[in-house]
Amino acid sequence: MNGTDIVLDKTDLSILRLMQENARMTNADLARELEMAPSAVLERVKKLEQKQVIVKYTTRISPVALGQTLLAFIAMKSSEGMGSNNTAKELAKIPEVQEVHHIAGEDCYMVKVRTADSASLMDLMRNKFSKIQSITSTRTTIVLETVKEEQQLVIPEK
Amino acid sequence: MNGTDIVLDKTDLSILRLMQENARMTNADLARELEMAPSAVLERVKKLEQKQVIVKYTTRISPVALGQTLLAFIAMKSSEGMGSNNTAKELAKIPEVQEVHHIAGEDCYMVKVRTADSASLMDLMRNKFSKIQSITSTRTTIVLETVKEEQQLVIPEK
DNA sequence: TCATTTTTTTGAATATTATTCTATTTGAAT
DNA sequence: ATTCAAATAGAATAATATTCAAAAAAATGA
Repeated sequence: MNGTDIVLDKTDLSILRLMQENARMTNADLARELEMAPSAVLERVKKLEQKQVIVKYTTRISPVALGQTLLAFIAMKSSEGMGSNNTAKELAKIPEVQEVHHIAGEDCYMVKVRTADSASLMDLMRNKFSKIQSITSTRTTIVLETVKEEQQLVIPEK
Repeated sequence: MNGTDIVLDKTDLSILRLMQENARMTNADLARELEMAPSAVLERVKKLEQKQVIVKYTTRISPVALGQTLLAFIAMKSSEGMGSNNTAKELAKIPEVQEVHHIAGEDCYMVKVRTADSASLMDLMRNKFSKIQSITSTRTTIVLETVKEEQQLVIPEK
């Protein structure tokens, strides 16, 4: 057992469940829901933030409303050694790149990219990806329709 | 031009940019940042919610803190006709399934799944995916390390 | 251009919430 | 049982959210 592991009790999990569903829920509402004093709830939320259990409060915006209709997965191979992940770090710097995963199997990385349209994706590949020398090949899969897209975790009861 | 398209001005985009970064930013802080009256900002936020530009306020929770250390992408083929997406809908019902995309190319769906460990993934495949008759094949790619994972959109200045 | 209508913003008032702090309680370890 | 640390409650105050009427700004159409 190392010092970094985190103990979450039933109350913490309830807080996380509620906050995951609605990050703008007021502390007062949280307290009512949990039948606790607002001060006690606030204390717990702050600790969850400090412990980095809560990573971020974010607003999900409709990509369509912003005209970002192209989503693609790109499987990449890289020439870098197994230890390093500089390629990944470079990819991560690109704002249109939403995800970078090092994957098992033939390819090295799975990259998720969102742009306005196919032209913008082409731009991105020509002007950004091509600058990363270690990338040796890419295989792009275009998303035709997204049926579900979230990162809600399954939070246990206890 | 149809009635569903949405016009967002510079102020709306600023609101979205700030809220995307921190969903729990107070309306008062927003107002200060934008140099507007709080009531005017509130009005805009409510409209963005109504127009579904703002989809949801969510809290990103560390998967590791909850012991959810396995992430996988599963490329699936389905026997259903091109028109239907029942397979996708069934997949979307499973809470561990975070994403379901209909993709171009040889495979039919790209599915992103998060579970506690490989045993839980096995469980999921045996007890849930196997129930969906239309799935004819799956190709699972395990994520070894996630370097970046977010769905922050690139919001234009204007 | 001007008048009209609609939308947006402001400012003020009130309701609600956030936050702080101290006292109390709880729970765990001895 | 006693001690200690952590968590909670409760009360007080600071800050924020929310509502609404009036004013301003923007859009519309003659």
